[in-house]
Amino acid sequence: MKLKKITTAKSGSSRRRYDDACGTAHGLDLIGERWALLVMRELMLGPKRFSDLRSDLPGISANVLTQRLEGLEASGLLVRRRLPPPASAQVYELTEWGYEAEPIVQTLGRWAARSPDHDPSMQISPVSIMLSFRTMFDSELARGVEGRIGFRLGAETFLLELGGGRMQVARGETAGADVVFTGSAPALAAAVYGGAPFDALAREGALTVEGDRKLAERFTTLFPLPPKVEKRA
Amino acid sequence: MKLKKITTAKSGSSRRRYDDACGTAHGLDLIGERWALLVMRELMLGPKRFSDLRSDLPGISANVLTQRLEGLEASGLLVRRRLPPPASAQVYELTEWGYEAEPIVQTLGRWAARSPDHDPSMQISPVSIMLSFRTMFDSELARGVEGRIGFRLGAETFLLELGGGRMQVARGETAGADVVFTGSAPALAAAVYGGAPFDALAREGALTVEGDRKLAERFTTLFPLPPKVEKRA
DNA sequence: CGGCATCCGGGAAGATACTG
DNA sequence: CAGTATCTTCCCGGATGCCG
Repeated sequence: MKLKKITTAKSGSSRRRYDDACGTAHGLDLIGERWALLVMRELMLGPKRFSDLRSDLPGISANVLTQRLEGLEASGLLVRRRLPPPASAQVYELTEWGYEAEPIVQTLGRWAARSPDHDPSMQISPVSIMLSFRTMFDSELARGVEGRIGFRLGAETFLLELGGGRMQVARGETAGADVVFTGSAPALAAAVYGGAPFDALAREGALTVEGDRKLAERFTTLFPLPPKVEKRA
Repeated sequence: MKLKKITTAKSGSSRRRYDDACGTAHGLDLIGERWALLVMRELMLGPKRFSDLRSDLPGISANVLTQRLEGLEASGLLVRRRLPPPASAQVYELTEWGYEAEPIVQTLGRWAARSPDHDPSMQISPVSIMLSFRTMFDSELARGVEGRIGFRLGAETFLLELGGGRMQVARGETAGADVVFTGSAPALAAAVYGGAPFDALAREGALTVEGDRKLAERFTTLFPLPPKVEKRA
């Protein structure tokens, strides 16, 4: 009889931790493993299923995604829930505490935006770009701007509301929006952060703008990037 | 002649990265590796030498510390500098951009303080506890509190200044402080975050308080912890 | 097909020993 | 003191396969 290796033994006991009372170190114990924070990011705007997580996280393997979901669930950061019929699919949803991790995602993203090595021309997920609007929004620049902006990015739709120098972003239908962007998340990023003109993006078939064009133009100016760090030779 | 293994080949080429334009993902490429953020934390209050980093980071191996220092230097987050004689020792110092990562450390620490699994009775470094004061300081609670507080934690000394509802923390001599704490960082944590009475800590030889005792007592009340998340069964 | 479990190869982390 | 060399262990990433 073959002796089965007990690889799963001591699972929760002595996993690689920082033995440190510092809150930051404990935070890393919770969400410091590879992919963990990006899984949280993808769930920040609402629950998702396994396959959607996998396709929105370029390069994660099913193996690792399973482990991260288990770990985050064990830590109380997310729960797995079954959607009511007829959807009847299993989804992963952040707990209240899990949603409270958004400032971490934002602080890290804002800081990293100064990096000289940052390449914004890579793949970006719909949730990422919408979260980046929350992160980079400048309320001073948004004074007097009002309106509802819809986004159709692949299969996902979002609604963004501007008014009184404030902004709200959430999943939602685009019906009734003053302007609707339809296309890919990278193209939207190119328009907002890269200064790409709508016409060029439309010609490539990457992004279309329907509705209040003036509002759309103004919208792209509300998210200033911090100055880059100069690259040493 | 011994053939040297070219272990540094393809060093910068295809290290494990997230191929993602999201700023958060890029931030993880910069400081997401194991130990990286804790190395930054230890340097937040000023330069340190290799051995001090090693002894203040419980459990890091020299091997990994070397790699992290190399990586952080390559990313432009720290520089290695040689102290002028007679000290003439090599130290690692954060760049301006490196120091700007403090909000990340703080946001993560504040968030993790809600964890039901957090064990504050472990080892904590002098820099960690001083940084935690910056993180958890409540300016409302500090209205009307003025004074200079010194800390002698092992070989390191710090000076904290309170006044006008604000607080400053830095390395510095304790001479002229209104009250001076002398002892271990965990004991100081027990007093401020665990509510341990000074008498008990003094009896254990863990912490002594010299000077304005009233100010010392008041000081311990300025850093409220967020409510813990209830632990699921 | 979604949601895993299992096996495998490569590489990063951990521990220890050793060197200038 | 400031690392390097080496060895082991474990995690990550990819592939395959099971099972509802």
